Amino acid sequence: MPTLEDVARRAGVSTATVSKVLSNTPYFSERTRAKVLQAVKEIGYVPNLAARALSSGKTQIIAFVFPYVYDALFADPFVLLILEGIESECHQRGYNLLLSTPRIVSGQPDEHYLQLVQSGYIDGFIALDSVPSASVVEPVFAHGIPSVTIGYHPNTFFVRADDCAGGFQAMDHVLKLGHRRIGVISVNESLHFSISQRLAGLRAAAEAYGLDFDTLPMAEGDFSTASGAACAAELLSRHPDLTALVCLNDRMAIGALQQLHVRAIRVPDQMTVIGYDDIPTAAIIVPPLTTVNQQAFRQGQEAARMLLDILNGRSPQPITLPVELVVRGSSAPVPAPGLTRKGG
Amino acid sequence: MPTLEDVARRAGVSTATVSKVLSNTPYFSERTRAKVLQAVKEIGYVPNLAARALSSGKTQIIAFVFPYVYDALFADPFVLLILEGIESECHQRGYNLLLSTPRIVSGQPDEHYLQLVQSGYIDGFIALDSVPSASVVEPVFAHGIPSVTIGYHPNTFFVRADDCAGGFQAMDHVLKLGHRRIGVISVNESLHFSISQRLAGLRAAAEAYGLDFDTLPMAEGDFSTASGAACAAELLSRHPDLTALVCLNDRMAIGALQQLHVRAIRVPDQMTVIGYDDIPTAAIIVPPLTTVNQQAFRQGQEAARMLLDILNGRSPQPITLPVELVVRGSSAPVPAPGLTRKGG
DNA sequence: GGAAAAAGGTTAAGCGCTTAACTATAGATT
DNA sequence: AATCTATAGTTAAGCGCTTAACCTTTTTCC
Repeated sequence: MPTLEDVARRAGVSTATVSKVLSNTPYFSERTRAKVLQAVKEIGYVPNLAARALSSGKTQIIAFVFPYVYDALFADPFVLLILEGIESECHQRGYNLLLSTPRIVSGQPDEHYLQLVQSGYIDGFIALDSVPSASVVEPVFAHGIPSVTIGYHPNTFFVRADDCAGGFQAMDHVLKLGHRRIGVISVNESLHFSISQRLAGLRAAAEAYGLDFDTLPMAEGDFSTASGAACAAELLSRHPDLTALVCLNDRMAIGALQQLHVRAIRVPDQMTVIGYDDIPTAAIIVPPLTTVNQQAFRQGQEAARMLLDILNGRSPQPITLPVELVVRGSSAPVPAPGLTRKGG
Repeated sequence: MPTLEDVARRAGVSTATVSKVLSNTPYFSERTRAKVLQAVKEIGYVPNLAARALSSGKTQIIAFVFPYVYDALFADPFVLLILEGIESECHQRGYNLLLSTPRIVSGQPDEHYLQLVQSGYIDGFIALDSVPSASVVEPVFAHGIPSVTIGYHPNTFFVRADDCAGGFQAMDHVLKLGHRRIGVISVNESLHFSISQRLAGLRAAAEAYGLDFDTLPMAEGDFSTASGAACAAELLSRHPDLTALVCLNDRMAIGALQQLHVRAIRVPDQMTVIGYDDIPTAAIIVPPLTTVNQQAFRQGQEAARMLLDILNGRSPQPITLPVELVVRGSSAPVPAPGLTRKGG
């Protein structure tokens, strides 16, 4: 591999000149600049990034990290969309993207990750950090390394979706359709910070309609499709008169749909089902799922922008992105009183 | 950040000693080893990876790359599973994982990617490389950098799923169920190398049953759900007597299911539908999709193992992984002759 | 016309680590 | 006793790049 020195020799200048020309420093004649660039082209010189990193202290690598916990985050299309948003931004700005999925051991990210944080290899971190039991951004923050959090663990810079508004919109939609016997498929609040936000939104909407939220039947799943089906089964046997199920993520909503199909309860005629996330599958299943889109791609993109801004010395503002209810085929007005379940 | 020298000073030894102790070189007394490790712990030393990389020529970073083409690979759960497989192996062996998605400009991966390849930043590449129009592994291979290809672009080391066997199994299953009026939803062979393999498998199975493959109705989509629906519509209007649709990926199969739902054609009673890939959605839709599982996680895992073996001086063998037909609810024996579509 | 400022470039000192080459001592071998 | 070898460490030369400090020539300005 040719080095800076080879280029310098060929162009008949010093290595400093080559280095500065390549990084576009002013005060060089057109002639010199051309000579250098010519030499670079001729010998096919490409800078050695490790050397550049050691010397300049900047690696041009940022990391996207999320803890390896619960029902594999990897299985979550939501994460993929965020990743895509980050990638698109990095690609545009010439940054490289490293992926790390620290395992959590005794409440701490694993050793290898902690080393990575301090290794100087990473200019900045974007962390998907909403699992209350452990923070992956905390060690980064503690070492003063630039970081942006997507989620609710404390950080100066963050990107969040407005989960409270999302919860509100979902519940409001259901109430507007006339439903009052509403089951909620939630997740234990200890699993994800956003859950309490979404629940707060549901509650606010219910109260706006004079409905006591605490009287609504609720079951707790774990985000997975299977748990959604189980929760639906549980709610339906305890409360056969429900006309709507509000689920705090799409995969559980899809599980609920399965369970309803098994029980031959038609959606949306006999039961309205609402999801949350708007994963790609939501649009292509039958019936297509009414859900809350939280702009995952945009979350990733904004987080990357924010981080790169920080790296370039700016001081961006944290962002809370709006969400949007996407009404599809799984929600409908409450069935007419005459329409009983069996007869439907 | 503390450096090797700080550790050396504190432990009262030379930097060489510290370096060698940390990399577990023999010929050091227990006493020295302990002193060094003690000092490391006391001052919280973590090696600077850029320096290590520059000096040793090894960065401990491998890259997973795939071209940014057609119906966003990012949207493909298959890719995600591969990524997960790679990550799990990297994590175990202490490697870091970089993600790169080169854009293809005039038949070549973009400049930034080509620089990355030659930058010395990446110890080895795993490429998802099956798009005939451009190879992302070719420049890597050309520069003599260790690489493993998942797919069909030429490489000394590769991991492949047995697409031909997969095609065979899918078609064989349909034929065994008694179907003979079979529509094929394919993709233009110029979009992906695996397509011709799968088609060859279909053909072989058809011929084993004495069926002329070329007489079967076929439509070409582009892997997307929407295109699957369009292809199904086209095939059904041209050939209303079809009893089975074999689709060369799951998303198109799901599109076909949608279209059948719209036309009130019941699956599997009136129509058998087969997919390919076994993406997570395949298992949770109604009806659950019969499809070919190609072990995406394992492909990623084996590719990573292979690459790390190469980096450690071994010479692994290329692998073609077996595939497995997963029979679910979307396939059934050909309807009895009396059972017409309308009456079904 | 002379001083200051700008333009165009070079020298050389690192960045923090690895490793080849070397020194020195203790025990084993002949 | 002399030689060899294994053990236990040190010295110092890079790896390829950036950049502060410095030098020289040209331009600008009063």
